[in-house]
Amino acid sequence: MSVGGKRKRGGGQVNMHDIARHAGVSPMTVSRALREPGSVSEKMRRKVDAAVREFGYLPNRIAGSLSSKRSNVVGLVVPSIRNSLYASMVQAISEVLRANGLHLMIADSGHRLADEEALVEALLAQRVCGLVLHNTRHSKRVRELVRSTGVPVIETGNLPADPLDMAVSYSNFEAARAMTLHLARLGYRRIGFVTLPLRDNDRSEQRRRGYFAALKEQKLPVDPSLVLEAPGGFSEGGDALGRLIQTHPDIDAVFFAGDVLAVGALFECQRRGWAVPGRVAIASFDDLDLLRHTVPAVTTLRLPRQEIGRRSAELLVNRLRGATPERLKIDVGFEIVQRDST
Amino acid sequence: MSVGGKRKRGGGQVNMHDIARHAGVSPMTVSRALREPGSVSEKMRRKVDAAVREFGYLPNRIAGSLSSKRSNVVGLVVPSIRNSLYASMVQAISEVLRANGLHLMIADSGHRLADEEALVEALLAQRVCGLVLHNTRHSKRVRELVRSTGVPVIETGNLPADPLDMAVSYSNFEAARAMTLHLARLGYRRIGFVTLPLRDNDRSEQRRRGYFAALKEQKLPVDPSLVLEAPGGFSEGGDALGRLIQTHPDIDAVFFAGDVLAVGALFECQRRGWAVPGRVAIASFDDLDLLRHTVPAVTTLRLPRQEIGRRSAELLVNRLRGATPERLKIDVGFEIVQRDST
DNA sequence: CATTCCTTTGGTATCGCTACCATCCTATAG
DNA sequence: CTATAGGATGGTAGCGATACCAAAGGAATG
Repeated sequence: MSVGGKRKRGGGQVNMHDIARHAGVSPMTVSRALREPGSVSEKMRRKVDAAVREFGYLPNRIAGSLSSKRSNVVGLVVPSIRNSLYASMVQAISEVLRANGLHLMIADSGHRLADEEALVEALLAQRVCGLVLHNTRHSKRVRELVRSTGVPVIETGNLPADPLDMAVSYSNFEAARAMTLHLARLGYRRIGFVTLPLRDNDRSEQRRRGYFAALKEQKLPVDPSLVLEAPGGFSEGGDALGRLIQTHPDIDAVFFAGDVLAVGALFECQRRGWAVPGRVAIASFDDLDLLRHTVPAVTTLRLPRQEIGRRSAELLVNRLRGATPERLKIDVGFEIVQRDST
Repeated sequence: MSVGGKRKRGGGQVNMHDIARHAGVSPMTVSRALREPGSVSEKMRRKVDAAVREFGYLPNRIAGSLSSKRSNVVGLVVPSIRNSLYASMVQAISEVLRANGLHLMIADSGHRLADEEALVEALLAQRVCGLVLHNTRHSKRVRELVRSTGVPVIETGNLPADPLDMAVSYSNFEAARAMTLHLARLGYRRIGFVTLPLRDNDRSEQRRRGYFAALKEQKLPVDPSLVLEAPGGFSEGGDALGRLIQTHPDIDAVFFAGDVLAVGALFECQRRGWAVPGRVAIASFDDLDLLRHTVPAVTTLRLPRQEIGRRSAELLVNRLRGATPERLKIDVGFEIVQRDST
């Protein structure tokens, strides 16, 4: 009974025109019925819905985006997808976006600035409607691109002095400083510090600066040989602790700039039979869930990763909804969680 | 000196036409120069490159995709972004895709089948060129959509009896069975089992079936009260172990279907002073890096998460390159890692 | 009953790019 | 020197939707 004799089936091939024809309405009505059902009469809506269901029609958002010059995809660049730190932030972002009909395109820069640039470029070529960068140090080209495209951007992971656009984070400097002061106040005098790799990573650098600043404030001797750089990993944490204790037998606390390092160190103590905090106290950065459950539980900094994700996404959504652009720098703060390891 | 008097600047506004005008060539030549530089003369390429650089031009891939009916985005649905298990798979996928000029759109189903459906629909509306689903049980609508759109799909997380298209995984049934047999061979006779939630989760179910199958093979008594269901978490693992030991003081090993549960149980033992494996042996599913470093290190199943990601992405890429569609089911296998906890 | 106004519907012109085919030019062969 | 092939370029017509404006329909008003 169909007109052309050739009846298209199977969502992949049908377009809005076909639906319009079969519903006996214009394509514009179909478009409206799908996007703002309220702007169309009940009768029309029913006809459209019926045709849509009959064909299993899926609107082509690519065409929609091109035509409306609005996309519904947000781009995210993290230093490492694998790192569980980012996972809870990503999850929070994803949730908020989804509740607002947006999608998430995710990319991994491997902690390399040059890769960040390539990825930002690729994401902008996909015409993402917003960008979240877990990094506050960018190449010149990235800054230019962001400026010239005018895409809303959230920087996170650190509080930049001069944000590209909006920033949501805690201060790595203040957090590391606070923990070091905390250790000093607990009476520790020889406090070691194990940093994550410093290359292309403003966050690591800020943490180290915070550590030094606190020592100075407390008039504790600043000894560079108490600072070790280690890639993040359980073994590396254990190794670092081992080396520190060997070279500085009088060390009484070690502050690890990464949670996995700290846990690795704790396990090393368990293996060697060193009492924590009796022989050496251990403090960590970042509140991995694990830290609450180890024996002893590890003193750490709680950073509201989830809140960072949520608020970042919310800011983005507001801006897309028309909020007037304004440079924002939101400090979500942090919290010292004193547990049994110090 | 410019012609129209109005000189466009700033990557966001310039299009291929503008570049063509300023380079003194046709838009087609620009398009070709950018996509297949080899198909264009050196002279043209140079003119185009110069104009592209002058304007900081970024091609609009949305328009490109619409026009060519090819997209360069792959969709991924995982049950929970936060769960670190998926992280290494996602990372591997992301790497392979990127090396092939593809991007990754990621979504979180929260372990809910209905949400998976909505997400698959949304991703297909974005016209992703491929789909990875970390789940092998799907709603009817999902199966229809996949069939009718003809998009290549990888299922993973389990080996489905009848894959939608391609599947890359290990067998949860065989893995759980193997570990249970392993425990039995080590001489354990009262083996408890702690499963993750079974609802909407074929993987959990298969694991439990594998456990029961092994017990039967070994002619060990099958006692349903030795099986507990627990949401994944450190505390939950500890609780489950506590309950099992209380109700079955003669229990000599517990097999946890989730790694976090197992670690939680191990910590609980440390707190209570129960020797592992002296009082009770602990075995885990899934080789979280952590398990190798705890004291004692935990016996577990190594599942090649990264390989799964890599091969999934590779299959997808091959298919997009024109490999003839064929139903595939790739079993990547697993490995029992015997450590000190059993 | 005619006029006005508001709501609902439809037509047309893009959005920025690529497919496809026509054209042109140069190189090689006859 | 002409014929022909083959590679490089350009023109045109979409891809599948939306924006914008025009037209039509219906209710409210004098």
